[in-house]
Amino acid sequence: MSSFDDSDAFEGASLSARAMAARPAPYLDGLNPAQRQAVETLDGPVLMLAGAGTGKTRALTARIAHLLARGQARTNEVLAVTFTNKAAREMKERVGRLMGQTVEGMPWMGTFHSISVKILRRHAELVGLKSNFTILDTDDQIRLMKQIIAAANIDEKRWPARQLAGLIDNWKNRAWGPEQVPSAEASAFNNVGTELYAAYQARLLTLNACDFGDLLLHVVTIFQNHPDVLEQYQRWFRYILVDEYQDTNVAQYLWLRLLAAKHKNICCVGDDDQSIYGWRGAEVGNILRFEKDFPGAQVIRLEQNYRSTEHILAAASGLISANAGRLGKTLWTEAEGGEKVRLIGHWDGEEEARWIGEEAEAIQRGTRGMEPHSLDDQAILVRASHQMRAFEDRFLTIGLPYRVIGGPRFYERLEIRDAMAYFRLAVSPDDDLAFERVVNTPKRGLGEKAQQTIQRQAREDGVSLLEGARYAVTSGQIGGKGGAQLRAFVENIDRWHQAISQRPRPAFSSATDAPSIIPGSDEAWTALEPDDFVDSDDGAVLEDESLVNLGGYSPLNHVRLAETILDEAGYTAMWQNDKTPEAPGRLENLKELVKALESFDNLQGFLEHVSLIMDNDSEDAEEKITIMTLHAAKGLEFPVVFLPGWEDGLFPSQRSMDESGLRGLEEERRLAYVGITRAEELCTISFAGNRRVYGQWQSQLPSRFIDELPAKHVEVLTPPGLYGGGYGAAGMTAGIEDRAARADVYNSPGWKRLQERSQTRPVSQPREARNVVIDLDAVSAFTEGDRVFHQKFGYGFVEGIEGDKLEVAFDKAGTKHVVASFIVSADAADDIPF
DNA sequence: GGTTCCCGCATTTTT
DNA sequence: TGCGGGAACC
Repeated sequence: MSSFDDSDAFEGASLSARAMAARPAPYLDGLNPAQRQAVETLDGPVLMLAGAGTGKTRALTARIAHLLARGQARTNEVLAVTFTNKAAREMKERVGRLMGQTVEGMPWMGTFHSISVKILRRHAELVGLKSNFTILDTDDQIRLMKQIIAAANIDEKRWPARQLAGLIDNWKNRAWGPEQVPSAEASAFNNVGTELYAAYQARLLTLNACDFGDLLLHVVTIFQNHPDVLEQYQRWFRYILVDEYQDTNVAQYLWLRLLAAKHKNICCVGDDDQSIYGWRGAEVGNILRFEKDFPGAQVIRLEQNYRSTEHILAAASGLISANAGRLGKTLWTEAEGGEKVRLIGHWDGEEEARWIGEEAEAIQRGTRGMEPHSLDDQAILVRASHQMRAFEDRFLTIGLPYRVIGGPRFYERLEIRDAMAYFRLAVSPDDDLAFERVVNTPKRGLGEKAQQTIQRQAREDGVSLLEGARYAVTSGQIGGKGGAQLRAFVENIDRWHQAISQRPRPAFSSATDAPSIIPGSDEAWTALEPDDFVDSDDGAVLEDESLVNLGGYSPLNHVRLAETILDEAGYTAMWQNDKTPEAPGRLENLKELVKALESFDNLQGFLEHVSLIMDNDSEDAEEKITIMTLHAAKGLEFPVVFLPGWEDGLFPSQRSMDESGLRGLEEERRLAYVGITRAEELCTISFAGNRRVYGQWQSQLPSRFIDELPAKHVEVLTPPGLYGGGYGAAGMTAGIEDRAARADVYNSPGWKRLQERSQTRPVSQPREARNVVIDLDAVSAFTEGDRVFHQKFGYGFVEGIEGDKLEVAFDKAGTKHVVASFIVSADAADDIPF
């Protein structure tokens, strides 16, 4: 077992074989003492308090490798939980790399939700569902809520469905069923919140569906009401690991505590200082209470930071120390010196964007006294997404390439959701929500009236909308053009469904395929082993059978079936005929969707794991600066980071403070902490004196967080003209209100603070541009044929050397020219903490 | 049944 | 200021 999957390429096969024998635990190499302790303390509850950039993923994956290598647990006895699919995938990859290729995929490594689905499918009956239940996304949820609200005769204007959805989500996060909502909250939503909640849950059961919150809540309910079932899982999961523990909500906490109660081998990794999801139910309290919840817990602190320079770290630490009720950590680094955190004020938001654009280009050219940094290495992190606009506008004007992370996710887009609804109908024709969504998309002449007829018919007969529609057509209730089109629609669904049903399906993927064991029955249940629990996606594989002969479609695999569905539905044509500018993009997205299907064995598996396609970070050839929110940046790092908009009300956000008071403010501060600690080498904080808010000019005060930055780690860059009588032209043309605003700003404590701070150097003069040194040392470390690693492009071989650049053929990203200093030799790659 | 117009509203986001 | 949703209008 080697920690390098490509070791032969640079180490020599015979050597590595010998080395393996001599070093039984290569995954321990290079760990610092704290990390090592975190890896080797296997039994009992452990809280790994891992500060930003301290290599926690490394410790976590090494811990799993250690568990497996020592034979403490088999791969299926380790439960490893993350929040995002991305994190789960990365963990799988890294454990695989540590253990070598021999390790089979770990069936219980995944998100809270995906693991819950797996458990829930087995015991669905225990909460009144069938095991082939569908999972609703937010959109379906809202549509359902609307129906519920309408049915209750409540004015939807005063009581919007969104709000109800949010409320119910919140309750679910706190693990409250309709009956458990405390009376203090009962007045919510026009005094009928809990009634609507109950109605919603009832409706979900009739639809054989559940929402995201239910996935966890149902599992908790099952565990609480069926000790036999719980006991089985407790036995299986000998070791439990949890990533980002500070983000867990009450439901997740209960879920974990129930599962860990037997073996008590639970290792939670997190950082209370990076808890930024309180607004969606995360309880910092979970991590603060850990030692009480799990008596005898060992707390291990990872405090050596491998990411940022001294100044950046000190500035962040100083800031976060203003928060009360922390577990407390002292981050330190061996990296000395570096640039101080830079602070700059601007006249308005546009100037701020202009300045950052120029600065990014300067840094790219290497005229800022540091080694040049590609735009790929630079990021602008904002509090709220509307702040991105100013940057996009500016960058489009000057032609600075940028990429925006976030925004509407791939699978949330209209066309993707429509297509998914078609697929859902093909897989389960009784999916009423999907039916509703696309019955008249593209237009089939089925308006409100026709749809009501279908609904009424379905209700009367107690059948699905599809069956209701079928009857409405045959009985002549819906005739004419619409009727004919509806008939065709129904027939299409029948045919698609048939095409799918005739194909072999993996075991466990639906009720009809479920094993003969009745989940919940003691006897049968105890007979099951963890291994019997096959993943529906990587379990039974169709292999050669993926091409099947079918009447009407032959041969046909699920990818082609998907294309056929969209074509036959007229959906593709709908966008082809659409002349709006976004139509081509939508067709592109559909193509991408179909392409994403290729990596699945069938449509069912795809629908189950649809969320996987959302991170379709296509490797861009062109280098771009990244713009994203602070929330989205958690877990990432960039050599150069810009943090604009540090103004009171914007950051910290007024709304946060209004709604959650001190708690809200502290969470904002943690967000600021997360922002600063994303930076490796250069961090620039900025604010503007004036900003357009909803079209209105507003004068802004510098953020209180700026005050909290320790002065000796901050360098104030003075904006041009600050001393020399205002902002010149800008001030002259800005109009009376703006001049008044400026006066305000000048008199504000913030500006005074700023002026006091800018004691030493008026940095408006760009610092002396040092010569761009071509780092020949970096180049000379490599020769052609070397196996190397790049943080972004992964592994590759050196193909040539040109100046300070290397031509590298990357395994995945293709051949690229990269600055040598961005490259490490592949054997050093594992020492990079992520 | 489809289009257009107007009003209200406006963080952060994963599953 | 700009977007989305609902209502009114064609």
